[in-house]
Amino acid sequence: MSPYDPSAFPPFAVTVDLVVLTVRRHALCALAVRRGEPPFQGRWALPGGFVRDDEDLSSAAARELIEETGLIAHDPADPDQVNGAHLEQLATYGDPKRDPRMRVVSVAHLALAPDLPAPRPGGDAHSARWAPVEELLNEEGYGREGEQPAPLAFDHAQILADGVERARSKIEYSSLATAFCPPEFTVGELRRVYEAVWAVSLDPRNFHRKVTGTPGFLVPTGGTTTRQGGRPAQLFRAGGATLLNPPMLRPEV
Amino acid sequence: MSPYDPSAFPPFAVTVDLVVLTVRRHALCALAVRRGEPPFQGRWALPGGFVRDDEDLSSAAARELIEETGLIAHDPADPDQVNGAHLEQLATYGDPKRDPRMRVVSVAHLALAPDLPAPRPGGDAHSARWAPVEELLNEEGYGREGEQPAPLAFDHAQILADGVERARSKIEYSSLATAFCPPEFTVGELRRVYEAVWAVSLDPRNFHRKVTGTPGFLVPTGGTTTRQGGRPAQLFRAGGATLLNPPMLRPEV
DNA sequence: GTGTTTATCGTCAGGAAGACGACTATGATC
DNA sequence: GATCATAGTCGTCTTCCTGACGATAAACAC
Repeated sequence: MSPYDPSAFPPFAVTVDLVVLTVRRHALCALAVRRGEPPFQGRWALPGGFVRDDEDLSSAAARELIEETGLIAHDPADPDQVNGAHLEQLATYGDPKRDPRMRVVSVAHLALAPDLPAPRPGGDAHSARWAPVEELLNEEGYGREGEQPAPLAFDHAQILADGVERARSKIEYSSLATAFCPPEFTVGELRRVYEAVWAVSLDPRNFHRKVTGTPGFLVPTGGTTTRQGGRPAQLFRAGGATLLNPPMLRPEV
Repeated sequence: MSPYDPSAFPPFAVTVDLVVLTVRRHALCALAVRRGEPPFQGRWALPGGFVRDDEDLSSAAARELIEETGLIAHDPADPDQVNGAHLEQLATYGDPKRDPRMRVVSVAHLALAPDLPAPRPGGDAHSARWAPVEELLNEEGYGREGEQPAPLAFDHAQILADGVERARSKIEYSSLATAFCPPEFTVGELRRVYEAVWAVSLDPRNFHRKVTGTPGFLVPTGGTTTRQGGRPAQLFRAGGATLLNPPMLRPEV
């Protein structure tokens, strides 16, 4: 087979899909949009869209993220950062039958954002919302009685599950959990991020010792806050360290 | 923009590229093929090819792996396993200018294999070889004098670097290092895999204690061998555990 | 003030890892 | 056959990290 002969390879459409995660009300939530047209009309799906002709994959993902969430600017200095949110490639999904109409390869991206204001629907979505991932994934025991929400369109449940698992494991050995926090945050707020993402509860004292003892993880800003109630807590900013060594340990069970 | 209108999205070619790693003579080596036609004619590149019309991405990668290395069969029971080799998706590369002729998105895959016989060139490659990754990547200080080999074609140096980094980090917390070993191997052979991939030297006594003490990592077969010389060593097979907890620790510096 | 909430410091026991000594069982060499 | 080199295996000791948990501190609500 002669490569690059235009007649020698099949044409593909390439899209980016986004797993946008945030922590709201002590739960890990993902951004979902309602599909306005077939297939899967009326069903929830991950936001996404076609990659443009002259556009890099990460640029397409950043553009979609901005369009869907209302994030305003993209800092060219840090390609993994879109206006405070972390953005990274997740994986690529290319089953020949994943879209019933044509061959579509989707390069999924994972975005981690602080608690954002209400989503701004864009593109072909009739509406958008933050939904707890356990609800979207129908994790065991969620929802009373037999009320099972419709599964996500296409293979988006799989993509979401992969994105959630990536986030859950990556906050173990990197400082990525700070991407869920506002620019300044307390140790307790960071702990609640870990608790929401892992769906566990952590000992506040050991957590405090661990994160403040890991060099480069947190830098104190000098300020304090009582926005969580109780005794005033020191405010921190994310430090320069990206890899935590030794890592945070996810409790068993 | 109306989605899925065939005139509304730009056409892409989709390829798979392979980072095939093995350990030969105490060095981490990658499979490289020489390009038979422009662009980059005569330069070394990663093996790869177009994804076919009805083919999944992982199937395309497995097919290319078989074609390039002469591995014979694909076990459908374990999609991450191609005839003893481990295969997983690595990342997707889609810079609009990464191929000078047209828009090509490449889904790179990472394969880890035991020391294989001489590679079997296939497809459009004039020849193929196992090359130490430090040589292909021109890592610091490799090669005497100023003799710098030509860099890999396209963005393959980046892809290879990403694949090597993935392998280096993944053997820390998974049992993947056994994918570099034959079906039965000794603790010393496994240690030499770690030493080659990380380019470090490890204490044989602590390594022995660690791997034999991690439940599910190794299962003794009962046999022994002296193929490495010295006192006979127990033979092991890879156990069922895939995640190591606690992980192997890569020494600092 | 009393109670509640959250933050922060300290102590202690158990486990894992690095450093390294000691012993064992082969093949190679004299 | 004795000696040596090579690799494998078992133990010990110290240090560090973690989990469990007691105790104190500083705010707010009543």
